[in-house]
Amino acid sequence: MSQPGLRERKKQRTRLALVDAALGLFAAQGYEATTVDQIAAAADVSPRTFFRYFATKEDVALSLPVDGHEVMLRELAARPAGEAPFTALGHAMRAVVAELREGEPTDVARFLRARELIEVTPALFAGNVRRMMENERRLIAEVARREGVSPDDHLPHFVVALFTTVARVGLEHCTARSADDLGALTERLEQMLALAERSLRPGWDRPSRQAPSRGPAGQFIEGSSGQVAT
Amino acid sequence: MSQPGLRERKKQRTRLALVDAALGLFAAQGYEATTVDQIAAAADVSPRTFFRYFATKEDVALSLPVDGHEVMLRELAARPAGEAPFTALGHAMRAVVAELREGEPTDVARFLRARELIEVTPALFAGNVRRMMENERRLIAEVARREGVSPDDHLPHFVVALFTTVARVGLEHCTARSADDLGALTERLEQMLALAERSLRPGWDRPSRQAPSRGPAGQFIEGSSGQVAT
DNA sequence: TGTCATGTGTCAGTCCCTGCCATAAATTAC
DNA sequence: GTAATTTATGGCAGGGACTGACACATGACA
Repeated sequence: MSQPGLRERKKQRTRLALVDAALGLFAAQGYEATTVDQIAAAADVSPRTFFRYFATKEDVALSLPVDGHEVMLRELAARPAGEAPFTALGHAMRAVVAELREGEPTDVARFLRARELIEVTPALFAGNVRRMMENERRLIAEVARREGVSPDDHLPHFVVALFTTVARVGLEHCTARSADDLGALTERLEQMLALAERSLRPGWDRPSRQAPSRGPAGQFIEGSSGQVAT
Repeated sequence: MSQPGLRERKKQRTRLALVDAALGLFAAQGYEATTVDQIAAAADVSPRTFFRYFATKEDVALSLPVDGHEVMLRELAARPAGEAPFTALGHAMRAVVAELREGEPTDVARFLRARELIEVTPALFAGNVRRMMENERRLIAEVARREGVSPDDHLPHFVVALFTTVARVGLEHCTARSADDLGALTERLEQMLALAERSLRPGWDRPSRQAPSRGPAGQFIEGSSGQVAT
């Protein structure tokens, strides 16, 4: 049951204590109004120790979403090889939400509190976007690998950037209405995903073997062959 | 010739001096390795004065792109009313580049130096994205106004977010290859814009008068009427 | 039990950024 | 042209984020 030693469990506990203390203080008095000294005091550790767990004050608030990014990447790698990139990204994201939902309800609550806070605090919002974009590079690499194209190719960049944008807008909208449960969150996400799917041409996210050199004519050719029976 | 008084001109000069000093030092020794004291000394002002011109160290590096955002919004508002949102955004961006190109060559050089720096420095990159997303809200409001829909509507959010994503990816790609002149920059931008246009269904960025309630069937109906002759 | 590795606390210090007050300069009024 | 008013600047003190160095304490392991 307890593979890790006492030492490791203790570390996990103080880490969680710091996150909870921080989230509580941030919610109570705002992000920039609370000092790391306060967080450390609330978690019963020295301020110096705080920085041994989190590099910056931002990190303690963003650690949960960042964990989500890791899961996202892992799930993407687990998608079947034949799946179209955008579809695979969508399913990977659904898997992330599903994994969270299957965890402890206290974890879900913590996650939603963090999301709410990030959405409300500009500094945290920016920090989150930054990490999302660092993750973007890894997602691009994975998509490029799946599609067998160069990581420098435009298409994976475009596909991944578009996907993260859709996800971001979905999350934003979600908090605007209600962030009390994961249900509303997933619903919004599905809505945005559907909107994207509706707006894009079939086969847009795969390299067209017969690249149309240019011109408005010839567009109807794309996606007409090979994609039907995946 | 000189409408503003001596006072105002002096302010503009020290502001520019600060930007140039900062850009020079950042390029020479890196962003986080240079202190605002150094920048202030290089511009012959006190550190305290620096913060009277720029709220943060970030701001001095991001001031030029932020000015661009202002121009972008202005140009968007000047686009003809009938134009489709995504098209209007594209033309507005072209106008921004054009305005820059018509200015002094020294301004262009400064701008490109700032862009290069932002691309290379994660902290600045994140800060820039943050401002872009603050600007997004204003762009959304303008697009919503143009289309006569609520600012809370999904579509303007989606359209603007997608556009800024395309622009961002275009700029990223640009610096990856060459950022020495505006030509390469605009070319990349056009490339990405074209890719987006190719990937999206005609009429995707306008509210469909006959909203399909739901269901996978019925998708083929969209865009089949009215949009051909824009 | 004793040795080793590792997490923690204390301290000093740097840098970013801010409020406050005095001074110097430019603008305006007379 | 001088006086009064506005406004930019500099200096100073201080708070908060973060870091390196050292000493101490606590789990891990033989």
